[in-house]
Amino acid sequence: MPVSKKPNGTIRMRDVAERAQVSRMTVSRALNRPETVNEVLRNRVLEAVQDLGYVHNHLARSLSSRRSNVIGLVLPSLENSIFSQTVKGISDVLRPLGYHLMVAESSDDPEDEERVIAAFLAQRVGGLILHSTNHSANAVRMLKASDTPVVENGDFPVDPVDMVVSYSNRAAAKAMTLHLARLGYKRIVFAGLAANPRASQRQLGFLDALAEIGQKQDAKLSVAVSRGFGGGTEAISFIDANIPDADALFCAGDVLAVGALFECDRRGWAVPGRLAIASFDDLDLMRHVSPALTSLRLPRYEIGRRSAQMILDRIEERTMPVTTVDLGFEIVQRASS
Amino acid sequence: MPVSKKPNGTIRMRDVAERAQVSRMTVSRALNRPETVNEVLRNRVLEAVQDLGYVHNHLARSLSSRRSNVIGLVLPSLENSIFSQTVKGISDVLRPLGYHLMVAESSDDPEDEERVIAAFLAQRVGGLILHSTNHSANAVRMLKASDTPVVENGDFPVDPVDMVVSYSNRAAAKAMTLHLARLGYKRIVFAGLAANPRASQRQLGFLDALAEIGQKQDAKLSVAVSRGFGGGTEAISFIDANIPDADALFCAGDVLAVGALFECDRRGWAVPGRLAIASFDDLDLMRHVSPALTSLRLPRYEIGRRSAQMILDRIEERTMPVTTVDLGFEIVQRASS
DNA sequence: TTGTAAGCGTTATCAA
DNA sequence: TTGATAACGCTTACAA
Repeated sequence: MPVSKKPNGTIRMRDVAERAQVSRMTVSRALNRPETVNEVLRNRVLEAVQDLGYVHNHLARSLSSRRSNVIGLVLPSLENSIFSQTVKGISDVLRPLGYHLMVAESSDDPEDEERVIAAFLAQRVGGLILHSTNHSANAVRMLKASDTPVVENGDFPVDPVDMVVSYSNRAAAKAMTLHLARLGYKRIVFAGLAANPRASQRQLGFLDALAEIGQKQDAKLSVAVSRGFGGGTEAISFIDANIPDADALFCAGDVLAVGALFECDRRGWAVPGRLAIASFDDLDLMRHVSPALTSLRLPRYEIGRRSAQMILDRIEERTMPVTTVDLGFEIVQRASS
Repeated sequence: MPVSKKPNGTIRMRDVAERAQVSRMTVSRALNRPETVNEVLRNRVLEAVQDLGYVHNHLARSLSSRRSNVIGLVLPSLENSIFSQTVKGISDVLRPLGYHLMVAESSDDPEDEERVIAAFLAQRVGGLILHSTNHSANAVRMLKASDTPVVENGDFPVDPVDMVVSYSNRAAAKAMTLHLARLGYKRIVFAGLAANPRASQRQLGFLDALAEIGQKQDAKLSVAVSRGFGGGTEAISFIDANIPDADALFCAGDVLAVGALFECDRRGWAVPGRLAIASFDDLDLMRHVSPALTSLRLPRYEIGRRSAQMILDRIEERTMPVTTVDLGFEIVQRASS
């Protein structure tokens, strides 16, 4: 069968219909719900699609059908590999059902996030997954007005936009702090990123734990540091200068903990002899440094799966789903504590 | 001004037009090219947009105008943070001009990539950036037929689809190998990921260098390892078992090199005393491990910038741009070699 | 500078 | 099971 390519202009459904000698609707049906079309015609259509190299126009389809097979995901940052499991969880649910994932970045800034959300809504995505729980008022208004299914991920918001799938940063941080206390550490220091809403919740959890074990909530036991490995260095310097009797450091961030470990190495501080270290997220790296780092394992993959599932349930009106899911966390005890 | 929200149904441009007492076209113009509309009317329109909470429908806009402000980016994986700089470079160019970036993942598998490309084309994106240079025949056909501007990134393809912005994996690997040779290392081992097209090019560069310094191209000096830190461990085991007299290891992957370094640490091998290590990509981590790792710095950010710029130039028909840009690379010598 | 009319390429709806 | 027709919400092209 000779393949004749149209020299200019895109191939439209109408062209396929002509070639297959059927109506446009038959082509549309053969593409969207093949089982509703007679086999003979269906094959004729599919052949014409091949011959012409036709690419379905989802713009027109979505406009006309008022539904979209694109789901948007807004991540604080693409720098951090902690989200890759979540992305995988989402994709694994979406792909078999013919949906597609598009990712954008908010830089953890509500204004940037608003822009990104606006773009997704303008694109009329079928659903939105936000790995963040504090949004600009405007963003919330747009989301609610749009009637788009939304799942929030990074924590449990006080006032959810719609659905939520997460673990509790506060509860997790509290649990890890209690774990360290149980191991016998007496003077635990908390280090978190400055101006990060999730880090703040983690600090609250840290304070909760101190209260529970009857230790006075000394504000001096918390330090805000910068992003990246350097933040870990800062944490160690802080301890050296201000809390020399500290015997454990709980870093509310994976990279921070590794940075701290490197700095201890440089200073010749034994870990955990001189200082125990625990971290908040169980990156692959945590297992490989030495000593391996004690850390909190979060259900990143499952968060992705459930989020995607809940969005799809809503889109396909299967259920009026539960709106908040707590997926918990797990403490992984290793050599560093 | 009381804000009355439509109880059901989305707000359309027509609703805004009614409220502002102008035609739809005036609304359209006020939104797309504000300078072409009288200030009074423009403000009336913008106010109506606010009051109603109108969100522009880009689906309809793109369908009608036959252009899109969405640019697609296909990455081999989101796990690896090496691409974050590229994403930033692209965003920095796109955002000020009102374009948006959507990211999808190919898993370095041509079939997955084809699916993702098909989805982007169906979505009628304005341009596509592919961080990969080997695509399925079908994908190439679709891309060419679509007339969408395309930039390929990860290497220099033998037969480019369209535009290319990259560095040469082969040249970079050759340069690093020569650098190690110049430092006096006599028996250099190369470790790369199995079944990775970029790793293969890097191996060719390694062999080029051996040839140039008159060393015989011993196939036994190359080893294919698995992804992740474990790959580095495998490389060291390989050396221990097969090339005990090796004095340098060149890892064609950032994480690999760190894994190798950790393994040396475990075995008590001095780096670079017993074995020098060099790596292919200059992640932040490279500076922070000890000893800090010698590595190749690649122009990741600039690759993003140029790619985006070339796409936009093509879209806005500013130029018939150069189609291939070589952005080079840089060797960063540190303590590990 | 503003408005009118005719698409953009698909699908919902209803009829055959 | 298939087809005709009228949207979907916007912009292009042209007229006023």
